[in-house]
Amino acid sequence: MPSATVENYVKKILVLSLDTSEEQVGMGEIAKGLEVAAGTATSMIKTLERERLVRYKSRQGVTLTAKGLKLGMDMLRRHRLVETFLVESLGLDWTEVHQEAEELEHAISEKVLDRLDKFLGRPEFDPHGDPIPTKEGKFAERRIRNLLECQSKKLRTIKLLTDQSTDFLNFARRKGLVPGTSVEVTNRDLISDAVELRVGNKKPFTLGSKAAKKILVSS
Amino acid sequence: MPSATVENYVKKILVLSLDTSEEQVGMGEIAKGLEVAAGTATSMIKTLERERLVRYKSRQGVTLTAKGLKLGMDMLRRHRLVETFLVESLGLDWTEVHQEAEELEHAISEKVLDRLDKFLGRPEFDPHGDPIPTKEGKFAERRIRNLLECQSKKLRTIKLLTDQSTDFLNFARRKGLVPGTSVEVTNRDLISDAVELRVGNKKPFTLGSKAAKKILVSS
DNA sequence: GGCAAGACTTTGATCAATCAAAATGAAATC
DNA sequence: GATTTCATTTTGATTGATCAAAGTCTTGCC
Repeated sequence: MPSATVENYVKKILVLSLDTSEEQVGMGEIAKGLEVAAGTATSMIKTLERERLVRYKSRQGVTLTAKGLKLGMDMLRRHRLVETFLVESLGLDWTEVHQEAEELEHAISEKVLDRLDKFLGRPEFDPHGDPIPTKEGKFAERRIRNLLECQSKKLRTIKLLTDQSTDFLNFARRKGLVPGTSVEVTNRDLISDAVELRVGNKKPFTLGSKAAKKILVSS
Repeated sequence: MPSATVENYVKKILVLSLDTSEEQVGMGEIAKGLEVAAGTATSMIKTLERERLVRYKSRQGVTLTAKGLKLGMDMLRRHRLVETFLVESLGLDWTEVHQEAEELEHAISEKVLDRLDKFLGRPEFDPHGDPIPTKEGKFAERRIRNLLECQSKKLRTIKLLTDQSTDFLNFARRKGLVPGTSVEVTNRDLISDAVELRVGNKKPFTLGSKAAKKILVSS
């Protein structure tokens, strides 16, 4: 079985490649991401390579193998299910559960994870709105996406706001952006990073990309 | 913070001293209990001594300090609360949760543990009938005890059967020993290790000590 | 092309936890 | 009291994960 350290390296490589949309991940990013010395990362990556979890070209970068991807998705699943449990069942704040899940994800067995999944009603998204991989290591078909990702002009229903700060919630309420409401993206300008949308039949208004990303809608 | 290994040594010393009712625990028991080589235990105990968790007299034995006792009770609390959650909420069988809890108990933070405790309704006993220490490190006043421990002749109510095997449950049902029923211990013979009891106003019958121990009653 | 800067790798050391095997001590047996 | 036996301790080595610092590429700039 992989050690917690190995699991963390693989998970970090996966999220880095997901974030940057690059398969290959640089050694520096890994070291910085895991807060270890550069040399530590280099030597650890060599162990991962011996385990056939990654491919590694010296001074170029690291990519996950199929085996590594499987493990990485499994870790993501563990992490996000645990976060969901902590928020949904135990009532912790979604901003504080990351660190907790970081520890628990290594300690939870496949069996308990399955039961937890069932207990939570097989959720597809975690409290941050990120998709929870299935047991087979695939992301759920994105039925929910953030407003920035919506291109086609159709009506959508607001599902979740991923920023629960008082300021943001007040802003959203003022604009009528509360879960259950229908919205339509009337225009999208990727250069100015803005999204124009209409709530109900009120006058359309424009949202910055940062705010648009925090609003999850079902298509 | 103590490592998982340190936590395991301290917990093992506590349960051994609880089991044997001896404060002092031998090095051999510790090594065997944790399945490590004898020398490993000796050297680890020295580290525990440096941390002021135990007192240690060479070739005599090990006792917990106040600090060690506190940590040990905390581990027991973690372990038993996690077991309770796995059985009560996730529906695992009480025979299979020990190993799971063994891992999780090291990964769970104080905060999450408190929430879990609350979520479970602050239980005082785990699914095996063992008392769950309070946050202050004390066992709950034993309001529930097994039939073997009952000396005074008063009516008691069956609370829990700690053996869930089909055979035992069938036997118990046949005898009317189901939770909620009133029973009275009419005689107790520690030499033959047997307990005579009466259920309702039926004819008294005798139970072996092993079976008596599996039946928990409130006094 | 030459060279400086920054990214990456190598080297040598440390720390925690472990083992096997050798040394030591204490208790039980003769 | 001497001896054997068994528990315990000591010793020396190993493994995984880490660091600091020294060494080596690569890139881009003049």
